[in-house]
Amino acid sequence: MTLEEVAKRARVSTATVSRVLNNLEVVKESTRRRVLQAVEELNYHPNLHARTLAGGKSRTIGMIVSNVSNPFFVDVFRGLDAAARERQYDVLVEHTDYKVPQLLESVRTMLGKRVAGLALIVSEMAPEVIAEIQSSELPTVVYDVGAPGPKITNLRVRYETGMQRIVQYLYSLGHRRMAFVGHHAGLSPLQVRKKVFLQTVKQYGREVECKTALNADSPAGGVEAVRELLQSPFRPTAVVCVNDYMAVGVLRELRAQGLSVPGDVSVTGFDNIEISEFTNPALTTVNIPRAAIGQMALDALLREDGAAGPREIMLDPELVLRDSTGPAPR
Amino acid sequence: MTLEEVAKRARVSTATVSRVLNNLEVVKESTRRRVLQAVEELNYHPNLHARTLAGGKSRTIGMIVSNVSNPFFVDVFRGLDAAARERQYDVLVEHTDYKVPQLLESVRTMLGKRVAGLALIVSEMAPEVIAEIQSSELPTVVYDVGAPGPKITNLRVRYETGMQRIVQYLYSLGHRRMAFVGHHAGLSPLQVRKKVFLQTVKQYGREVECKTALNADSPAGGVEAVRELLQSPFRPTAVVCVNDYMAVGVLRELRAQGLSVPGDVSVTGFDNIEISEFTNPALTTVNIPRAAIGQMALDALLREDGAAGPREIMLDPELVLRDSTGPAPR
DNA sequence: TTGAAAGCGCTACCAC
DNA sequence: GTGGTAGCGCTTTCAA
Repeated sequence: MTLEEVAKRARVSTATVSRVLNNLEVVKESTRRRVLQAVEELNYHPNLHARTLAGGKSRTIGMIVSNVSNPFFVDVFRGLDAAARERQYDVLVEHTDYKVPQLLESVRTMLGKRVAGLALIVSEMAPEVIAEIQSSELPTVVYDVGAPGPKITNLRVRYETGMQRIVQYLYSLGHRRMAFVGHHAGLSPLQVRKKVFLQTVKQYGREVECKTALNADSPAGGVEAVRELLQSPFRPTAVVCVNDYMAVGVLRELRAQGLSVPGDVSVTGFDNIEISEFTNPALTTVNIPRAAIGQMALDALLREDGAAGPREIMLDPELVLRDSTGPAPR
Repeated sequence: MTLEEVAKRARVSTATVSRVLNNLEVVKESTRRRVLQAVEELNYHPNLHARTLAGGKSRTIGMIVSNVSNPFFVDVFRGLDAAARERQYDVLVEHTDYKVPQLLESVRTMLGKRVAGLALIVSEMAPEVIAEIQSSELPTVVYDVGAPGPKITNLRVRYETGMQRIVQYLYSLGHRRMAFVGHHAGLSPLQVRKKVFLQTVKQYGREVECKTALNADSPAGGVEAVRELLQSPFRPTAVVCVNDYMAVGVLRELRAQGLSVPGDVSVTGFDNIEISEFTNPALTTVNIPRAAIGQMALDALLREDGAAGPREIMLDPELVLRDSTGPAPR
């Protein structure tokens, strides 16, 4: 089914059919009607590839995330998607499972699809990837990992601030033995998170002891991390998790080990994903405005090139106090 | 950056570049090398739209889901995606938020993108949509809602069986007052679920009372449903939820209302999504093989047309006993 | 083993 | 208002 067949049936030229389909208001109402009828009768659907090719521009935004199973990424996607729809764009998602080769492949696919913009909401990064997007001249927004370039906007959350707030809060509750549960030792943004935790703790001097455990980015990973933690004689009174998704597993395993939260151990998350409010006990965490990030990413991608707005956007996360934290046991 | 520029730089024709890029093994090693070098140097990425247009076939599978925030759908997506990658296909996802107009639009987008196959994992459906996919001749697999057609495979879970198992189990624990928490009263597959519950309960005679409450497909919807339920004098000893995602909110709100689970009230879910294992208490549910569904969907889509395999695939769900159910209080 | 050229289905420019 | 037509970047015969 092609434009030409429609044109034939409506007894007009392909140019006219194209005009009708694109709402170029220079078509006589009667012919317009005839065209639309033909379209209807033939059950015609314009070939979007041909359209993109001929028009030279695509109306899709690419988005690459590390882990579709972590609700954090889904929320950002929804924000981006909603904003994109408003402007008649659609969003193409790929996921990498935190693997650089997959990331590189996804970026190439996006480039091949000639997306109008690319949002990289990932924790992994590599020089090749940066080189690829830089030389592509594609408007890009990078969350968290950071990358330099004229067409690249960096969107970041002041992770240190969030961590600072968490540790300070726990300290004020009397906690002096803390543990950090994270994931993916190999990825620098995630190592940074761990380091930030360690440094923050260090501010409080030698009196605070700590330990870290890393596992997969999932509730199951949280479970494993707790098991690892409790294998040593070290007994933390607070477990600080790199994100809420892992914290869900941490809560579960602490309970399974007979520890009560927050009675024996306090637990904190990060992100403020939907379920963090529904865990038992509800999770104390740090809010990251996920939908807003999606929204801002779109704005950055679609803004006129002339507009020399900020190429670096910083967000300050806020503490969300709930029931998984309490005074340190004595 | 185009094929032609690459061809020029490598001093060959575009045809040859194309051959190299598609691994058509008839190119001399030396020229092949020259071409690849040019590709590299120019940072060339083939235009996938042009490729699809010229080749006449696409290597992407479309998938439409109702609610990306419900992990059930994400799990099916992962299954499909993994299977697709193995065969060098990629997956394009759209979501509808349970709205028929959005579904129709998404289907049209997929048709416009000339996807090689379409997986509809949705709970909403309408005659127009069915007509659209039927007349498109596109290989399609439909989960749950069902649709007739020569190129359409129906994939369904025997919902009645699962519900039967749940109710019977609760009955055997002594429960005689049950409530059903569901969502989207307007969508027939979801009404069916509710009806199945009511009918199943009816099998146990007049001695079992019940009540239903519907709200959004989310934990928050579960919370609201419980509030609605408890506004009446009816006091269920068991709450049967249409899915795990809502059950998370149900667990939360029962607790908030001072009821203990399973002490005062037993709760069941459906789907066996990842977090159902990590709630407190862990959720008794019914397993739906989500990843396998994605896998089967792909197989159905890519199978040779000649292969007259089953056009209807039925899955029998199994009960997963955990800690959110217990004897009815007396 | 390679090149020339005819499309693939559409948009957009130029005429009429 | 409408039609003719030259591409968009690629694949794929057909010849050489």
